[in-house]
Amino acid sequence: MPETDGSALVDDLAARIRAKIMSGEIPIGAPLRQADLAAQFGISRTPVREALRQLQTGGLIEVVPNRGAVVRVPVPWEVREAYEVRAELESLAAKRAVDRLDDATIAELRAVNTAMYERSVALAAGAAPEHDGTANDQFHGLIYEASANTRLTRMLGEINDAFPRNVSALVLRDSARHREENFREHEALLEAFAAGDGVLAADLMRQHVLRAGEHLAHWYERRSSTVFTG
Amino acid sequence: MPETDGSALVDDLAARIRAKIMSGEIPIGAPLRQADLAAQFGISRTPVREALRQLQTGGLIEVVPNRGAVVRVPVPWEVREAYEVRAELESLAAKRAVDRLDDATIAELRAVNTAMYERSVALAAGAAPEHDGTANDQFHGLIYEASANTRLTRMLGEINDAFPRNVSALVLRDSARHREENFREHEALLEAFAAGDGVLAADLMRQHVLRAGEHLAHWYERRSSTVFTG
DNA sequence: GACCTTGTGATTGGATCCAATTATGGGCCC
DNA sequence: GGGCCCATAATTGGATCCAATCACAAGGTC
Repeated sequence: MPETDGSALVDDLAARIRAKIMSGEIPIGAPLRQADLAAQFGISRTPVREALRQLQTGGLIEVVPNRGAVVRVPVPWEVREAYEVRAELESLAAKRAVDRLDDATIAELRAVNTAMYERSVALAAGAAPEHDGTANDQFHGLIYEASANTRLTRMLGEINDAFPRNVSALVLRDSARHREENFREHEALLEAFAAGDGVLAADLMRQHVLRAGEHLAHWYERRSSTVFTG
Repeated sequence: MPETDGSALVDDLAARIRAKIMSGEIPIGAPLRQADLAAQFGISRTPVREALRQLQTGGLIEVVPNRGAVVRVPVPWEVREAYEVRAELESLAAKRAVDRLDDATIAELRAVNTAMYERSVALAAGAAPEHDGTANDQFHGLIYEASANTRLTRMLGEINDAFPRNVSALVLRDSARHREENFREHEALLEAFAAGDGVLAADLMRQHVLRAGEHLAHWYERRSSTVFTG
């Protein structure tokens, strides 16, 4: 998240590496060698170092002095902690958005939500997984934007970038039930938006995010148990 | 805020530069030349660049490509935005802390608060200003810690580091009234803690932070008007 | 045979070098 | 005399070089 501008190259680089991690192309726990990344992007190690440091401050990777960087392995309780915070922030975003959402944006939110749902149905039928999460992120992102608080938007972006939400795997895991639930919770939220009920929207959003966090934490729990002990 | 470890030198450097900015030694709007900083700390420009980038992602400084970095000039609405977020986060911290605070910590909080108050009285009598804010930060920091949520603690630290709260100036400005108010709000909060009333504590904290944010925003408003137009 | 020691390889961290970009000043033209 | 243009200085950005640190392995000693 290039807050200001900074060097375009380094920020782009950080974004690209982050994307590779988020998508799972660079898996959790994998080492990130500066020389490799530099060669891979056809540049010197200098900007790579700065990009890695940027990712490090975001908490996505871990840098051990003189030892190198690895993609951080999130522990389930960290996910729960983060989502407890995120729930509060998204709740605030929802409350603020209620007073600012126009009908067009609500319609857009509806469209995004149904599109996401329909795609999930197609996915259950065996369609290509193709980086999902974008639809969900888009839905929430529209609300961030509508909240009209740049700091809030920024901090939510930061928390969402905190650990890889290797979404395709998630999607496959709890396809039917979770998707249905997600869709319905979004719909309920939209109704609260349309009704202009800020208190309800804030509460629904809080619960929605907490539930999503629980799902993600479960996923990481499952993952760590299969990888490390099984 | 060295989340993990990273290079000790760069993180220390970032912390030291940040401290200089926070204390007002490097004033708002001042340019930060890499060569100067390097010479000043007796090192090369390389770590300085990384430290500056770290500060940039925190939003404390602004980096214009090929033009250099300047200490960011906060606009009052940014302060309000940030404090609206901070209020929500501190509220959550207070709520969580209620269930976790032991009597010893509550006593410590009380001690810190009264010490801060007494010092403010001495200050009004003409004592040395000496970097204040530490007491207030200590008070809130103890609550962060008691909330036992590392992510929450980290994000609060981040938001508190977002713009210079050149506290000595603030202290001088609204010495009597604001200090009294601050002390009493802390006391009320402590009572809620002692009573184990999480809802009340959360609400008191939210209002307390919002008020503090208003004070800070006012200060920046006043400052910008005197500096830029007067 | 196990443990400690030492040497070597790999990788990061810091310093220096060079290129690219931009502000600034002087000179020229209108 | 004012405005435009070009040259130069200053500063950042990227590349390369060298030192420092750490892991790992081989050899020696008890």
